Amino acid sequence: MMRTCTNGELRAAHIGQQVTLVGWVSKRRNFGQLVFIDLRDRYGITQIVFNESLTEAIKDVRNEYILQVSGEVVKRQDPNLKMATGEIEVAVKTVKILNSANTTPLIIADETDALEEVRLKYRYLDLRRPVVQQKFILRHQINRSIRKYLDERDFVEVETPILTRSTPEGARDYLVPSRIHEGQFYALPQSPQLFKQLLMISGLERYYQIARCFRDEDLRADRQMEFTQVDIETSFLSQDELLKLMEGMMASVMKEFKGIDLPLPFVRLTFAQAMNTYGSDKPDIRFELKLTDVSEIFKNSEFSVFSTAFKNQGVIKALCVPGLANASRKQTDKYADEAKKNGAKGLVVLKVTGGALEGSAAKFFSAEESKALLAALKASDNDLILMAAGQWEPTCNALGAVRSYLGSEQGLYDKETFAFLWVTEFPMLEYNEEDKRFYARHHPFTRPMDEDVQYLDSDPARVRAYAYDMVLNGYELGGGSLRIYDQKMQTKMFELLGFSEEQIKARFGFFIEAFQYGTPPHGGIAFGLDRIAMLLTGSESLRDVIAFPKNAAAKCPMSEAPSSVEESQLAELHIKVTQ
RNA sequence: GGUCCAGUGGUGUAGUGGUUAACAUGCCUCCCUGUCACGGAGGAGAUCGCGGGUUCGAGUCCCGUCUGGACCGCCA
Repeated sequence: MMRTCTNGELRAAHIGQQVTLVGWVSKRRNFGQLVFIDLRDRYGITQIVFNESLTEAIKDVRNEYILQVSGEVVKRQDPNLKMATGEIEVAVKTVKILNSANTTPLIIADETDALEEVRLKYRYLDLRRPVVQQKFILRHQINRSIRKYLDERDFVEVETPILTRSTPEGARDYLVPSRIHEGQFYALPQSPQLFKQLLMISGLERYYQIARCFRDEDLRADRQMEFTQVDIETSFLSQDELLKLMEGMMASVMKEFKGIDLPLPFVRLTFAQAMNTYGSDKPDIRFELKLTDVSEIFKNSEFSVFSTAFKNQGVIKALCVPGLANASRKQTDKYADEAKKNGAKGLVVLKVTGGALEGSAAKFFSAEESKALLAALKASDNDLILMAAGQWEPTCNALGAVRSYLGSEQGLYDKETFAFLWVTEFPMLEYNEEDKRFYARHHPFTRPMDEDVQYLDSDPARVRAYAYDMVLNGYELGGGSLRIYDQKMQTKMFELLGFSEEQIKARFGFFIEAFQYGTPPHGGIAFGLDRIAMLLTGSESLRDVIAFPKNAAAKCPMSEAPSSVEESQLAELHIKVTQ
């Protein structure tokens, strides 16, 4: 037996017991004839003490050496109440050095001074740090908790292929060349979308999978090329039943890991409400600060930015920030930047002083307009008013971005609050000016709302879908939809998206065919497990909850993947690298 | 593809045109029987990412390049 107990479990009650421990040397404190060592394993740290003759045996022992020690659990002369095992120590009788270690490039402790670059290059050492390990243990537990919830409700986990067929639309595919079929490629799944729908046709009724997905797009702090989804699909459930089932899942996760009883059902906002009120389709509702539509007030304004926007079927939106009139020029410039980055042409900044508006745009406002604006916003002295005008969606988004910037700048929310909600009734389609055609906002299998089917031909942009996102604190945790199960509707949808019959057949032939054999009404959702883990562990970046993540340049900092390969490997794959 | 920020001992930083590049931590040697961020004495360790330029003189200014990060585009 390598050990009789771990480094996290010994307490005063164990005093007098003979134990054997193994672990890494976390810290060594040397007093000549007396040496203390903090011995660390996954479970904690136990102080072990070496006296007199034994100190010689460990004179070469340094940090991160692995020791096996046997001895008696004894009461400490000076207990350390900061440690779980702080009441006791182990008086070592025999010691075996199981392995030595070089000096590590980073300090292996909760507080390390290394930057992320170094931490990721030596991730295996970073993962020795208890705080880092804790995140992965929690991630595993979340995983298990989700599995348990779904298992108890009759879901079946099915593994779908990693080597699949490339289907354009959506993100760029990762392609894998086929050795056997010259010039042909598999694609790594962006999601198991088609397979999970096929499993519904198979009659499985309730499927889930903790599925790895791949998208060949540029990375961000909250976006990896390779990520994990909790992928779910069900048959014979209404949208409301499905949402209840899924919010119940998150509620049980929150209860288990945060001890929080989430109010059920979640808040539900339609896409239009979310955009109009919060300027975002994934609003952070931990704080108020709502947008107000003031289009009517300024429709004939002398301020041409506003009146022109109105004339072009746009909107004029305002955000009133109480008490922020003293914001510096630098601050308000930052807000304007934020607005411009998110689709606004500019940001009108006004201050309320003595019941009147101050700011460069104010001189264009009539007395009635100013009065009506103050009334609409319920603005009072020392408030800051931010306004943007233009097409509805970019204008909402721009002010929404300013709103969320203000949220963190002004500390408008409590970091310990978890505000979940559903955003529903997303538009089915999105018009792309460049390509002069509609794209599916969610995906081409999303079912249009019954009451909007009538507009499919006359006004496709107006059609809403049974599509929904679960949102937490401004992050999209997951999204899904009820799917089309009628073959005619599916064909119509493809036509709307501008696919020719040949294209449909070539891309989705097997899928369309499957629809002809009795497709049940079905729908599902996919959650970003990495993102859930990130938010529940209070991490800043997805990289904190992915064991071996890629960096911003899509490289593995540790293994330095991707790499070039042997000519012979390429030849087998019928591939030639140019330049 | 674009914008912005950062590269200085192992690690994290300071250094804003002028001597031998500073500090903390880590590392090495010695001392120490109650530490737990132990303490004390001493020591080693940096071609300041790389290349070019400006200058009497560059870690510092300029240009290029590489690396890392944040964001935009992109991510149905």
